[in-house]
Amino acid sequence: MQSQNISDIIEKYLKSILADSEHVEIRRSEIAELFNVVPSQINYVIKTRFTIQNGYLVESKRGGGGYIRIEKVNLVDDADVLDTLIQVIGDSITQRDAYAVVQSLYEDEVLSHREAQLILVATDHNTLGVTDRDVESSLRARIIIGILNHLRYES
Amino acid sequence: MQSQNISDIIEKYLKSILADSEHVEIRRSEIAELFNVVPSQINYVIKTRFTIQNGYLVESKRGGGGYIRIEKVNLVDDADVLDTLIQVIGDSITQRDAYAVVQSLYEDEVLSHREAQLILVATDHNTLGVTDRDVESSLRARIIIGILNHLRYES
DNA sequence: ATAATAAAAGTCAATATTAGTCAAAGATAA
DNA sequence: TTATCTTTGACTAATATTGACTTTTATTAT
Repeated sequence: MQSQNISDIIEKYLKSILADSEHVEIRRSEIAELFNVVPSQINYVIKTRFTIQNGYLVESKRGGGGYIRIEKVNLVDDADVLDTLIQVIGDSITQRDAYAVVQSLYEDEVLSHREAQLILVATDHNTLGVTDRDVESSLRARIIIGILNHLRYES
Repeated sequence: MQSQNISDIIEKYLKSILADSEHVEIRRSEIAELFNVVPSQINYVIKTRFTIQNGYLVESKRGGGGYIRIEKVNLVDDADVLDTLIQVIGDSITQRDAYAVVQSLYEDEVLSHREAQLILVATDHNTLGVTDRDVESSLRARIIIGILNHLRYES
């Protein structure tokens, strides 16, 4: 029932590999062929689901023997994770990216499950209930950055 | 005999599925077609009959492979306390009163110390950064109510 | 070495496929 | 009668899919 679209299925496939190994290295055309999609759809999947907000680093090379390599990074290992995240967020963040950020913090055990849920509820589109998209996004950024700053201060 | 408008019938249909499984996942257009109504009527049914107050969580996704998913959740023991708080807050709350609410939830062990702090940061005057006091207070009310509603059930 | 060719991946915009919003019109109940 | 609830549909927004074109890198031929 769940995951009716191919992008979700490709995402799961890549993440299932990442569950075992530190990184996954693919040939774009092979994966595209495996799932019967055009090659550029692989870029779409990566761009929407393997961002730094999601805790992934991506590197690639073109030409003969080219590849795309996806690596799961642990934000906590980095001393100034929170600073990095704050920079990435800037003064505006979509609900989707906010979800990715909070999810990453949960995976890195910076936040408990409940804390993560509370933050997502607090920054949810329906919760905020403002009509203007830009206002909503900047408000969401302020709340998340406020919390991140608090977390830094705390530790 | 109760009137059986289409919205009621669709409601019963969805709830009959939820009687067996934990959740139901639909394609909006399919259900609309099944009952011969316009798609947006499904939104109406959900909005009026599957609210969080009634113990339902709804999530959805647009685009290819999109869906609407309804989940029945278990209410916690203090749900009625939370309901009362939600009523009292209404559509506006000052930072001072918000502090009192959060403080009492902490004392009642509904919230951990860290969770309480997160909520206070999220609803802080400086965090929200809106100039208009009324806007600030109603925003704070929305955030806290959103969180209280989340606390009503166990995920 | 250099130039031409091949073999990758990247970009971007058009199109397709969903769901969401909102307000007007219609129906029903108090 | 009047207020509330239901139904409808036009418009909006989000997400996914596709393909033409570009860029980068490696390999081969001269």
